[in-house]
Amino acid sequence: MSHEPSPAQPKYRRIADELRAAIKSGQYRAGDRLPGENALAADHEVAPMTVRQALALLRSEGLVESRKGSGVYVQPFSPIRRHGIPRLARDQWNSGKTIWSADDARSPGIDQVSVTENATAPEHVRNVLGLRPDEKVCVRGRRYIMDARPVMLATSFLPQALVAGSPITQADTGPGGIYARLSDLGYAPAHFREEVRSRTPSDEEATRLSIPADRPVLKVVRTAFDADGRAVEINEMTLDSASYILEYAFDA
Amino acid sequence: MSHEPSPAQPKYRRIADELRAAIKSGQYRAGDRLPGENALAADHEVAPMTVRQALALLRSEGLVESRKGSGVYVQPFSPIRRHGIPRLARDQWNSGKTIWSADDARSPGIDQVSVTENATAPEHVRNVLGLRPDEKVCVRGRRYIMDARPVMLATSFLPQALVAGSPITQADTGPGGIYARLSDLGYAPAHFREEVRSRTPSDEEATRLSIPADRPVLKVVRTAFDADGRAVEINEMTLDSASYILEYAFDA
DNA sequence: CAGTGGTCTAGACCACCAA
DNA sequence: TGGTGGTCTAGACCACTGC
Repeated sequence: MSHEPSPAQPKYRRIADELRAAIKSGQYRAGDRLPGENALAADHEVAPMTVRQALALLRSEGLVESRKGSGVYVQPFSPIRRHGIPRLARDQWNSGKTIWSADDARSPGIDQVSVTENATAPEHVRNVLGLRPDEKVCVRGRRYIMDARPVMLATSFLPQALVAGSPITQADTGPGGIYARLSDLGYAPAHFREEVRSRTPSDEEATRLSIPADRPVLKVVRTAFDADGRAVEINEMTLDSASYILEYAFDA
Repeated sequence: MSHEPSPAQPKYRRIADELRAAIKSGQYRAGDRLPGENALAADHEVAPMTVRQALALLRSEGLVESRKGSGVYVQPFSPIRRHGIPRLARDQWNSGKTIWSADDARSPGIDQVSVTENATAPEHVRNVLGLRPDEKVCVRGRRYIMDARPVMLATSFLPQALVAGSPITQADTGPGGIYARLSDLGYAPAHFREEVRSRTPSDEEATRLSIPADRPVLKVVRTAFDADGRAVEINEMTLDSASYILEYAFDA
């Protein structure tokens, strides 16, 4: 407020900038509670709605989290590094010198496991798996938890004919997971494709990930192919964008 | 309004849902103008602010775009498919059966090219490139345009000592671009690492990409290593999330 | 010039949380 | 029970667009 350099800047942006700077400078730390909306409105001499616009901006950035009836709290940012290509993950080129610091040692917990056999596949899944409209799929859903916070949703689709009667239709697929069981069945994944995009979450995704509707998520769809080039699994993942960094490494 | 099935749903969400459904059903097509705020407020019998909340939601989803003084328009969604691993891009596993349809034939135009020699590198860039604090970098910035819309910003950092006097310091680097010139200099990129995250844009990014402040962007940082494992280039890219799908393919 | 979206005011009621 | 954030009202002025 010292010299009013930019009269074109809206008030809610100024307030957001000020709070953002205060958070980044360490004045508010992860878990701290920000001043209430009324306090901020009084301090900045604006209407409550204007403060709310500023807080909505910070919320969509993933910097803060609102708890109804309690307050607005600074969100921790310690992203998980997810390696798209595990084989190359820890080689000579990957010696800690990365752009964003991120933890990749911790392994997340799993939650909300569901298995549905003989389900009807969405059309785009059917197309990629190369199934006829009447061919069914086995759907496996689960949620990943890190530090008591949900960070990823995942749904796998597998051709029902491929996996019927195998441990893949059980809640616990055993050591090595789905890919190990596909190998047992003679459909060992040999090639992967991952498609990545970013968008705002659906209502269901926002609820299950406990994030606001305007916080972006990363959508990662992994397709596994066996040695014959047959698509054997599609895994649709929804990642909290504030919790993940994806890493891919490859040769020229 | 026929049977009021969900009294828990806020009005602005209902309005957003209704408009979203109308767009997806084809009632409004790409480029069409939605009814004005006043008209929507009158139709739904709510205050103008409530309609604005709904429109803000659709805007952050990338579904619509506001033009001040003109109206709210439906945004086209025809994403560009960006292959992280060009060598594997068109092989047997990649025969059109992908989750999201996306164009990858068109090549974007380039805009706002800038070259700065002997620049001071940000600390995180210096760390990855393995430079001392006094070692300078060459910074190359540019903007990519597709269908008359900016879709990506890119900034490359190269060690100044490596590229001084080479065509890399020119606006036009010649056929094959930066990587071909690095090869000429004896630092042919042999290995790449890409780190991907999603976040809301900075003010500058939002301005240069002509997107609202709450529309997410994909941040891709590519590091190129030569055969000796030396980091020779860092390319920080900012992608409009409504315009891009990233694809990575790799073997098990 | 009329209409549009962007910003802002000054209140209100509610559900929820913590004390 | 008092304070919090979530939602909502009914206006206002402004800058900008398109006619």
